[in-house]
Amino acid sequence: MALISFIKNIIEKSLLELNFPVKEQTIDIPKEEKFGDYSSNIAMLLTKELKKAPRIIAAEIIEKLEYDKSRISKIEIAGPGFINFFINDAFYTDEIPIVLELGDNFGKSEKNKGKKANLEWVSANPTKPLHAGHGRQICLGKSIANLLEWSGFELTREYYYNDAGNQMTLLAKSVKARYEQIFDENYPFPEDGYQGNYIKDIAEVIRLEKGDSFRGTDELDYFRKKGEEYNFESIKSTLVELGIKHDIFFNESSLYSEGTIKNIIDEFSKAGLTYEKDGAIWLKLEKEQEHQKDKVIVKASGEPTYRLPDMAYHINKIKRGYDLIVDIFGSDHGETYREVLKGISSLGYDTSGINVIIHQMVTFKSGNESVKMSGRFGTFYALDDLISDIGKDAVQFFFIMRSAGSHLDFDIELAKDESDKNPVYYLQYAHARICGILRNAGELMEDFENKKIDFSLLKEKDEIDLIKILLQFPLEVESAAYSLEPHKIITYLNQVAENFHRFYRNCRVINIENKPLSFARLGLALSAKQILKNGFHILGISAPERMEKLP
RNA sequence: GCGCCCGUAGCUCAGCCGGAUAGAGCAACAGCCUUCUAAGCUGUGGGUCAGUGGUUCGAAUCCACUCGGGCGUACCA
Repeated sequence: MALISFIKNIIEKSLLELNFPVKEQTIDIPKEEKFGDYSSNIAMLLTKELKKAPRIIAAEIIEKLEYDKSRISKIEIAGPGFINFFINDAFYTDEIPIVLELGDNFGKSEKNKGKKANLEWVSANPTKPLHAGHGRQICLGKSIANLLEWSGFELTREYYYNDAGNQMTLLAKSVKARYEQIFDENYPFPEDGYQGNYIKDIAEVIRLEKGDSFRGTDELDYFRKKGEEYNFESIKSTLVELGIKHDIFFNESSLYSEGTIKNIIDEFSKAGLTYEKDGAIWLKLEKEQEHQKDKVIVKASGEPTYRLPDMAYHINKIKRGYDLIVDIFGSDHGETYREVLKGISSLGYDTSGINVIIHQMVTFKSGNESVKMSGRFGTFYALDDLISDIGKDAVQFFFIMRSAGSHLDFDIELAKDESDKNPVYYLQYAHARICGILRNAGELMEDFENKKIDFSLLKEKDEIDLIKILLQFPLEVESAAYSLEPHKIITYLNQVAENFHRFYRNCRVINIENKPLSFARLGLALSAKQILKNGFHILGISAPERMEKLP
């Protein structure tokens, strides 16, 4: 952590002394331990300018290095000219009390303290319950929200929804048709109507309330209202089930009622960016290439296209003064966000604070069978069903375990499998195992609380390896938050679990014969528990105290 | 046609703002339970990083082209 900047510093001092140019170097943690704890590539970067072999440059730099020998035990030149630093174990063991003291806050950063961020996601219109495919965006957003908070942002969780327009009218007509069909099964159903069985449920509710009083009437508003309520309640209860609570539900219709949409049309036309063609208003978009087309913002019917309120909404968010605005969309919306950003930047708004995450689609399979997601035939795989099939933790974990940019193959059978095959359990089991140790520590634990613990007793390779991994946690959080990629935390926690399991296997924690060592190891186990717990919290999965042994 | 994303072990995927012998989980094979949960640990096998060319001291990573897959390319949202 602080060591990286320390190493950078002493190298730069040495460069100045040698009259070498000071270049931006990378200090990283080598994959192989024989290359030390930290590594600099500075010598290779200077070869061209200095016209000398990198290993010779490295030797000259090392010659002039001034450093604290109690922290750095060895410096070596390796390979093509890497300068490798080896850190004393004592430096690492000294950090354990800090982990324990910070506890649930270890890993939180103040880097973005005082900055405001807005995350908008889910944003499904209340025309149908959430389906399994929505899960990816929902779970990604949940973890990203946590990452943003851990990196210091003051976060607003926002949901943008639209309860007006064609879709809602179609919903109303669909419900109305199902209602009529209760009395007359030959009543026609709208051609593109919503096919799902939930429509029949809504119709049945209305029949219970109102009997046949709407039969044969032109009433639609009531059907619309009931349909919206039902769907929105369904969506919200699924989100609650997954532990997600939005701070703001931003209603698209407010953009109309407050005149924002009208204003933005005026702004566009004042800026000379619009023209009329075929009765519609078109927006001139900046084109990098010849074939790109202008887009309609107001239809010949006088209604705006979806682009316009989207632009108005983003301008609204910019005006609210966020330092960072994050949107999460599926890849099927990949094109529209580009248009939206182009449109509002052509009005002079600064879009640099807007960060759009586009995630690829999900394919569900059960073993080798693919699972149909299509809503066209009335049966779709609801997110609620997925949750009850495999459990919350598995849902959350599976949806975020891969980077957003790659296709996700969601194997329901694997997610459901309560065995060592299931990657969720590998992590959770490490936590449960530590809890087991603590339960067994008994009276040792009481002494532990009052003792000053000598962590320098931790000398085994498995102990030191574990500490090194644990101490990387804050950096991992920072990096995952910066790139908005929660799967990085999973990759990291896998290393933690792996190192813990090895430590567990080779270093017995509870040993009445050697209390000082037991205390030190208990402290280490507690640190590991804390980091797993903090990591799980970011991911949005639970930290089980015990997991039943398989038969 | 054009745009965006993807192509890495038998499978699912990390790694991608260039770095040392390309990694993990699952699957396969061989070991490890008288001591804190074996949902664990140790070891073995498995690769033309889709292909071709380029840039570089150095390319899975950057650039160009080709091939293959997904998603877009609405006066639907």
